[in-house]
Amino acid sequence: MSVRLYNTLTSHKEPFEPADPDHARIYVCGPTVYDYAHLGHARCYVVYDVLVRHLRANGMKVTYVRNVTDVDDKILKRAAETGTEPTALAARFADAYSEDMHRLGNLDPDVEPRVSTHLEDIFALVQRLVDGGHAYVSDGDVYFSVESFSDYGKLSHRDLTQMKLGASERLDETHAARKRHPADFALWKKSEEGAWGWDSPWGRGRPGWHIECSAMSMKHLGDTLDLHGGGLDLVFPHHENEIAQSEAATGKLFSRCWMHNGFVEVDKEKMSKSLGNFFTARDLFDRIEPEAIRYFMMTVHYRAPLSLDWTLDDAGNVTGFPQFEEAERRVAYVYKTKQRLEGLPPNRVVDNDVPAQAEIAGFADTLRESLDDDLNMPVALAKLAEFLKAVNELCDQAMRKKGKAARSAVEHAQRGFRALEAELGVGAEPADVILLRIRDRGAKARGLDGTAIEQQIAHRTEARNSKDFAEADRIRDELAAQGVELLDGPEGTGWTISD
RNA sequence: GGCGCCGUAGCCAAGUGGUAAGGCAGAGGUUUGCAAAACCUCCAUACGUCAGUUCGACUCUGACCGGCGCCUCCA
Repeated sequence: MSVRLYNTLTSHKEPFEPADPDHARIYVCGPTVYDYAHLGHARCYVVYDVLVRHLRANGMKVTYVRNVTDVDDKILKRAAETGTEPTALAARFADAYSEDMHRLGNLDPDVEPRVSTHLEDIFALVQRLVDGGHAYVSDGDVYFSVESFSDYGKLSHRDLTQMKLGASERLDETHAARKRHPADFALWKKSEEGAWGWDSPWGRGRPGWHIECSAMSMKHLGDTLDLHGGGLDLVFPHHENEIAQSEAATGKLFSRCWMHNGFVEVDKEKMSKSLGNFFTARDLFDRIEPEAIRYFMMTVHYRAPLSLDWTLDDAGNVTGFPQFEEAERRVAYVYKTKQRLEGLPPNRVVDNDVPAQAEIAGFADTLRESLDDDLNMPVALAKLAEFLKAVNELCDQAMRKKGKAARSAVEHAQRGFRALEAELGVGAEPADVILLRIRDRGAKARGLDGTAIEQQIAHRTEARNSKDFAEADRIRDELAAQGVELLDGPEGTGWTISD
């Protein structure tokens, strides 16, 4: 296997080569849990989930660590605003986050470390930096000295002297006064007596924003990671600072490869909690099959921006998300195709020497090749479209009068679906379950009653049996007017919701 | 001021120094009692603009236009 990934550190696409060729040690920055995961988080964690799946599907052992930041000033702030206890607030959102990840089809990381259980590791790392002259204590805070680390800026490709400090208009003056250099960042922040905090060698306080990821990643994966990932917004300062503090402490390279995913955008602006222009993943789960959200995240290259559209009614209420609805139809197509393949009658499948179509026989390989090339998921989905079309053609042929399908082609197709699940995490659920769920969610959204629809269908079946096609069509039209599409098949009439 | 990204058909979106994947929408067809689903066919002389390099550029270089991100809240 030769996976090539764009490495932010070198600004080039290059072979992904773990120190141990058979074992990748990967750390991904997880969320700070003070609110529900929004679509930006969803995208990020789907991307790294596909990375991990792809590596594993091709024989590499992966230790995947994704943290949960459950100690942070934003949690403190949100807790104060809502009159909650910070630890309880963080625990609640951590649970919600975990649930959302599962619904998106993301695998659990091998380790999901939390700040609250790694304070000792943080103390040790901060102490090491203080001892090494890379950090200093100032009025109860501890700061990392950026001037003590000559490589500062190597990830984000910026020069301390060229940066416009305060360009984001977010400088905190009380802390600025305690710093030797304006770019120095807090490793430890003093907390007032009685406030949320921990007793440390430097007094009561809580960790700064960046130190937890260095402490937790090195604890679980060693001093040098093979890959560190996260959103593009973490390049500076978060990951830059992680490099500084980690490499200053160990003297070793912190991560061999840095991978960053692009933003989800709304009206050409980044979706973010601070702008308030976000949709949470769970807002969407009520309207759209979660796997469709996963699918949609793969329609654009992971480093490119992904812009989100929705439709509004006259009152300004969100009426739909066309992109997700399209993705849901594609997901349904995946499952319908899989269902047809699984449902081929055994007597239609024969041993012969008819070669399987290239789109079927080669799908697993072509899927792997697409992802090998910097995780090119849009190309993977294009190949999937060709695969599914060919599988449907195979099924069409098999179901024609006296039609047959070659056993080898059927087996290749089955292998293709297994590869799809292993590499992209798509098509893993039982087809009938997910298809019914999509249908019933759609019916519910239109206020339709499934039992009433089934009764109408029964009436229509009677009419059809007595060749009363006028009545049958009247019922079809009546239901169609409500958005119910009838599907006459050899085993009776099913229904679905049309758009 | 610094660093970086983007501009491909009605829409979404890959991609390559040698002549544009895939999806949606649209048109026609096979099939169907009628439909739907599925499948087939068609659908960018064209890749923001203008120069340059080249036998040849959408792909490289430069300028310009338009849009966006980061420069201590962020996935």
